[in-house]
Amino acid sequence: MEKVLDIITEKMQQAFADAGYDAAFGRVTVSNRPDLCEYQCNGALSAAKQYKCAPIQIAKAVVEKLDANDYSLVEAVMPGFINLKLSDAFLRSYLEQMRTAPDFGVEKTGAGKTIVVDYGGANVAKPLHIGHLRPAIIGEALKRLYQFMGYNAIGDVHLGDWGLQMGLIITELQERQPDLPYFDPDYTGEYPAEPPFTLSDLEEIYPAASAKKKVDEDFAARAHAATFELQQGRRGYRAIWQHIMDISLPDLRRIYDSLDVHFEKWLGESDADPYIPAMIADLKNRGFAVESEGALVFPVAEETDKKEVPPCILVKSDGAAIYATTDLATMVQRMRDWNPDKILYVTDKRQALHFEQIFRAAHKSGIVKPETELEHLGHGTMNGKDGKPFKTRDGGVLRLETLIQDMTDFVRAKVVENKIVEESEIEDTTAKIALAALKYGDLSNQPTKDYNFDLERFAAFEGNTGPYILYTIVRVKSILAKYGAWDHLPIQSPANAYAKDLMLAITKFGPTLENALKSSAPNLICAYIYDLAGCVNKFYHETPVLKEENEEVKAGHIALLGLAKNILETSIHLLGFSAPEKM
RNA sequence: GCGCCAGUAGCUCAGCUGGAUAGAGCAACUGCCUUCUAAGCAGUAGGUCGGGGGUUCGAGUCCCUCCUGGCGUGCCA
Repeated sequence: MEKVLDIITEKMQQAFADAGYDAAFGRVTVSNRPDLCEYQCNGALSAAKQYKCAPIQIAKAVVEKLDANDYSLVEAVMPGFINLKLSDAFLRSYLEQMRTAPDFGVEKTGAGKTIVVDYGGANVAKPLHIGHLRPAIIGEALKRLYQFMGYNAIGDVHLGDWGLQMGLIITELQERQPDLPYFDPDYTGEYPAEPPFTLSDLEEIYPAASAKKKVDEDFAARAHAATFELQQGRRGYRAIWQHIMDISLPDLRRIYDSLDVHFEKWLGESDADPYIPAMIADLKNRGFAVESEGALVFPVAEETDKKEVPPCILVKSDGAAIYATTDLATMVQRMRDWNPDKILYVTDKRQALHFEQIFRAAHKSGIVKPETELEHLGHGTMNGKDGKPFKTRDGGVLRLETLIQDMTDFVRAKVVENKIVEESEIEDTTAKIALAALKYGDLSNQPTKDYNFDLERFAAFEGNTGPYILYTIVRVKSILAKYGAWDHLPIQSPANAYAKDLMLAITKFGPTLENALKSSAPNLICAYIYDLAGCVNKFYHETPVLKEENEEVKAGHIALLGLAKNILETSIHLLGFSAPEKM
């Protein structure tokens, strides 16, 4: 469906042209003075400069050319604003179209296009920690948004399973259990089916090895060597690697599932490995890759750079691959298998330079064709309540699972206290509210900015929070359930000012999604549903629905609430959470 | 050193390509439950938009400069 703003802008541009002015001045915007009007055009103010006359004269002349029947208000006011209010008939008809069209008439701008969203970044053998929360939440929301807008969106977790952390674990394991067959270079038999460690062993081994690396140079050197040998295909190390994967993946899936984050593809750095040798050879042959300081690098600096841009390192001086290598090779794989129109990376913003480098390398070398857009959405850090990096009481890194548990416990206490939810529903309701609190608390911030995590504030049941949105939906659901069948009821003209405000908000659904997609900004969806929920609550408060005696009027109220509820539920689904039946 | 980002109410943040009185939430204070869930609604109070210049009829928004904080700056990811 055409957007309301586009419809009235076209008419305004025609009016400017009819009045003898450049149509380009006829751009209409949503009013910043809702007390005066719903939409406004400031074009006469800019036009006054060009035509050297008073803006109010231009505004008046343009208003003359507008069809007054299209609006309930059309006026030119000093110093030259044109103020508009939509007519009831227009709104009724527009919302009725939204109600009956698939997906509320939102234009499928991504039809026929493919996008890869790379947003997991989980490392195997390491528990997910709070640093993994933002990419998971933001990436999932953007992926769902792309899907809603018609894209074939492929979410890829892109596991960290090929870097130094694997070498560290292998080396530490060897120190602890040197007699295992994996470490015997001459061993040719089958390796044990059962891994020589458990999940909790792994979770202890990695931090230990990581700490040892910093103080023990010899250990570090052996870890680097092990990483290299793993990548070269040493049998025993590959077998250990497989054990690590077998143990880690189910646990990672479990946590991501609990966040309602789902990946279409569970590929990792290791899956790019087969593409590395040919890619390196090709880049060498064509002169893109050169030797520098013992490493093989891809220079990507440009003359216009205001800062020093170091080259991509493809092969380290110790012979091993590094993240630039696997990221580029992953692009080879993605282009070959999916030929996407865009690849979107959702990672910490501190990796901005890395992505700048590999994007240049990918486009320069043709690994990624010029038409395929590469975007890095660098998200900010989630800090503690005090604005400092999030730490546990003993200074460690907080596990994601613990954070989820803390939020759940906090919410459960409130749910129990309210006594509205039946015993058997408490866990499900609690999980839904906790997820809404966590995700909305995160997504309502601009993704690129740091923010402070405050459990009490996010899970507060008042104000601009996830639970507030859910509560609004639940109250409407309750009315709809009491009314009976409602989804066949047509939208009617606004019954009062609250209804009209609600209807105006509903028309902004599609434009909001387009903006959110264009700017990679799920926070715009949050701001929108907060506004929409406010309109619903005001209408709810001021308009007795079920007590309305006129059945026709009542049906109109119900139809409007039903549409609002559907849009709210669709929106929160895009954000990655859902509403319970009661709360 | 260089580069990027941020500085708006006591706190946490909005503010779309410059436009009419700078907006929310929390905290504070005040009203509204015999009426569809008060996890709600309505209202009061609170800001020289980090400082200083400049462009413009008009600047939180654009340009310059300074101050403060965060981050990045070749072999971790």
